[in-house]
Amino acid sequence: MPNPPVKSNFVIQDIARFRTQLYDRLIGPHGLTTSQASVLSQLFKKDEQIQSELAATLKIGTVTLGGLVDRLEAAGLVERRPVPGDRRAKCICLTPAAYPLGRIMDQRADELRQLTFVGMSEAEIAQFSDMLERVRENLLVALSEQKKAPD
Amino acid sequence: MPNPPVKSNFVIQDIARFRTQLYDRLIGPHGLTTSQASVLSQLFKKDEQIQSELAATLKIGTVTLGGLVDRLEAAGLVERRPVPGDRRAKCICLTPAAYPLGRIMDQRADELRQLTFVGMSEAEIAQFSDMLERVRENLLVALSEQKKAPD
DNA sequence: TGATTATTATTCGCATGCTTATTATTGTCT
DNA sequence: AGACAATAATAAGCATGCGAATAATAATCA
Repeated sequence: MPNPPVKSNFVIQDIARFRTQLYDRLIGPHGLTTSQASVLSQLFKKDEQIQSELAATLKIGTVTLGGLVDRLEAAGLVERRPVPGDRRAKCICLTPAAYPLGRIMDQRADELRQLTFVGMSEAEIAQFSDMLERVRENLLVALSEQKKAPD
Repeated sequence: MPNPPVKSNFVIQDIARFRTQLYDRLIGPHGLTTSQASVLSQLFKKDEQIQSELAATLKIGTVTLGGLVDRLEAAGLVERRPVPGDRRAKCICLTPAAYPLGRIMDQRADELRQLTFVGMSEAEIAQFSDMLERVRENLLVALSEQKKAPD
């Protein structure tokens, strides 16, 4: 049996969906969704980013990010400011109302982490996380190469 | 440093998105999407399932599956048949037009697997897959417990 | 300078996923 | 039998994601 019969090619998709459902329920009471939290989380790392730059960092399309910013803006958590040198661009900035959410998101993320890794040692988790990072890089490479030569 | 600072809580979501994009491009020319392929894949394992049963197996909502079946039916790959004993239920069956797609989906899935695991040994991949299964189970448990007691 | 190209954001249309509500049927309990 | 609860599928509404097409602005090149 050279290749263990692939049990399911969709395990990762399942996991992502389950984690989104769980995290949505954890932060929903605070008026956020998982995707919105990922945007805020990135802004906490580096505030005041050009919208297209932020989309590139998060690896999502500019259209998708536009919608997320719309909702975050409507919720008063984020602001679209003009950029001095470039009238096309918009700078996305956190508002003071967003500040308290940083800690909450981190706490909830930690709870989700607990649920995710039940029964696994810290060593296993570290190894798993490492492989996740490598897989992520592999896929980014594959996507960028596919863009160059659509085959 | 008790907990290695969580680099990103969204790696898995990223990976799932990237894999969906890649697989969509691999099977798109054959008129399928990743989610539609997951339905067909399950039907190849066990044909003729009640719609709600199929949704439960795939761990998606009955509404979502309904939409997927709509499109697969419109593409002529699947049929909704009445169930003898129960006039509410519908049985989902593959049509002959779907048969050739089984091999294609498997081949493309294998290509995606190659891209995903570049630079990793078979032993590492096996270990990684094993941990993915465990994580999936953990999250299923968490979801079912949350339903019982919404906290 | 003036025309062409590139970048930034948005609008439109589609596919997936969720929850909640409806309808039709089935099952259960008195 | 008749009332009530459970189940199967669908409808409606929302959030994310994508790609293609537009409009405004910026950058480049002849």
